[in-house]
Amino acid sequence: MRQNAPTSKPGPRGILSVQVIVDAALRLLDDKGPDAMSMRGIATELGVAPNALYTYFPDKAAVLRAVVDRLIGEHAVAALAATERPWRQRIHDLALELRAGLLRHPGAAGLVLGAPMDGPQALALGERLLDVLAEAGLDQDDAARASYLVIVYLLGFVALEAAEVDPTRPAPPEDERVASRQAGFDAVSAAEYPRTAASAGTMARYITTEQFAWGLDRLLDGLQP
Amino acid sequence: MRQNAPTSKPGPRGILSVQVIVDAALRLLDDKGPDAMSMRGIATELGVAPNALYTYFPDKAAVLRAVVDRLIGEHAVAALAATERPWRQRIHDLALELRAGLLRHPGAAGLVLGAPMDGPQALALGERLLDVLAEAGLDQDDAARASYLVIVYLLGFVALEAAEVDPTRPAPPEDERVASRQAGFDAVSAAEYPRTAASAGTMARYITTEQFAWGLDRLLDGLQP
DNA sequence: CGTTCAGTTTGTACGCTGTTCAGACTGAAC
DNA sequence: GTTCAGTCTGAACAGCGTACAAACTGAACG
Repeated sequence: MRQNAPTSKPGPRGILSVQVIVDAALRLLDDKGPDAMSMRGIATELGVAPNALYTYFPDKAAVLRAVVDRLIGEHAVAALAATERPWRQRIHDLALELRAGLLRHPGAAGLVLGAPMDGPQALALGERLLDVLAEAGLDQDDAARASYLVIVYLLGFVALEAAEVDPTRPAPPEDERVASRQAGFDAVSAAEYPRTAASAGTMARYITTEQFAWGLDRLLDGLQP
Repeated sequence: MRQNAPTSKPGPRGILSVQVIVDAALRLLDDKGPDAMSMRGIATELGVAPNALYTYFPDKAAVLRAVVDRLIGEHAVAALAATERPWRQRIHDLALELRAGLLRHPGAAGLVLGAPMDGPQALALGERLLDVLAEAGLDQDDAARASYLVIVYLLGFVALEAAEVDPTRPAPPEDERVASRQAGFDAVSAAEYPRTAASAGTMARYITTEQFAWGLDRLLDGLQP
């Protein structure tokens, strides 16, 4: 019986930990983009040999999962506050907050959809959604299904949005991104894709908060009992 | 004026082309997973030096975009047929078909959300969706927004679904994947996440065709004028 | 026919990646 | 004071994306 003190650190130094590794990874992700978030990059960021990380994570994928879960938690708690608002408003707030938070780490959005949502923070977020949907009057089964619907929409939207952003830099403002999309749509052939060309103005704005909210509202309309 | 014949091949051999490169990439993706879809892998698959590919694509990202677009086209055309069914049925069919098609290439789903949907096949799919939604009675603006809503849901759902599948193998049947999820949910603490634990049975089935169709229906309910 | 020359493919090389293995160190516990 | 689990390092492997210069090919032109 050795580890009766569960937090004991028999090793030489407690320099590393799951915490500081995820911290460093997140720092690199924000500063230099997802490509910089390599094992070697994280290690040098921490002044440590690359192998040292393998004491705390079995492989890189595990690190990424941890980063994703941290990210979800970080921005989901921000929306846990106001409990007096009606359920629909609260889902609205949660979704908008989470989208904004994830977009603040442009390189991360792709990661979120690349790993199953099974970390502790993801579970907490799901639990919270179930709370709100139960309050909305949905029965247990429908609430569960609806929560997944909301998550899928949220993550899908953010991922598609982030796919057009250069992950190494702080994400340009919305109107700038819309303008760049507009330019892209101006190039589509009106002969081949008439409806697309006619709706180019709307499509350029797919990546806006307004479109996100519109879709979310249609979705909540569909859930309304 | 040299290239009056636009398809002339002045070079030594027409061994390569955009076509055969995408073909080879897709073959590797299906057979050995997305990690095998490397420049060097594709090159050796074609019996060619790795650099040769850079004559046809500026970098690897461009190859991936081409693969994604090919995939979208491949499985979208399959659903373009039946025009006599009501609009809602047709969107249903299109979405279900596309999901099934994309899941047939387990490694690809992550890629689809990683690149903006701006290839020619993606545009064609969008145009098609606009057709159906216009027929449904939505005005031009709403149709455009609705089409994006459907795309976001479809791709988000498939991506989350594919994130749990080993991409190097042909994707196990649905009930097997559900069972594996069920096992995962059995481990969550009922004390910490009571609602999640209570709904574990439903959540294990998040990745089923049934849940996909349920969400799609809620979404179409919200679009109904 | 011979030459030209754009377009295609190759050899070689650089710097980077994730990961493994054997070993060196550290410090709490006996 | 020794033991020994746990932590970290050095060195190395195989593979990656991609740039550069050179070699080859074959249609077009004189």
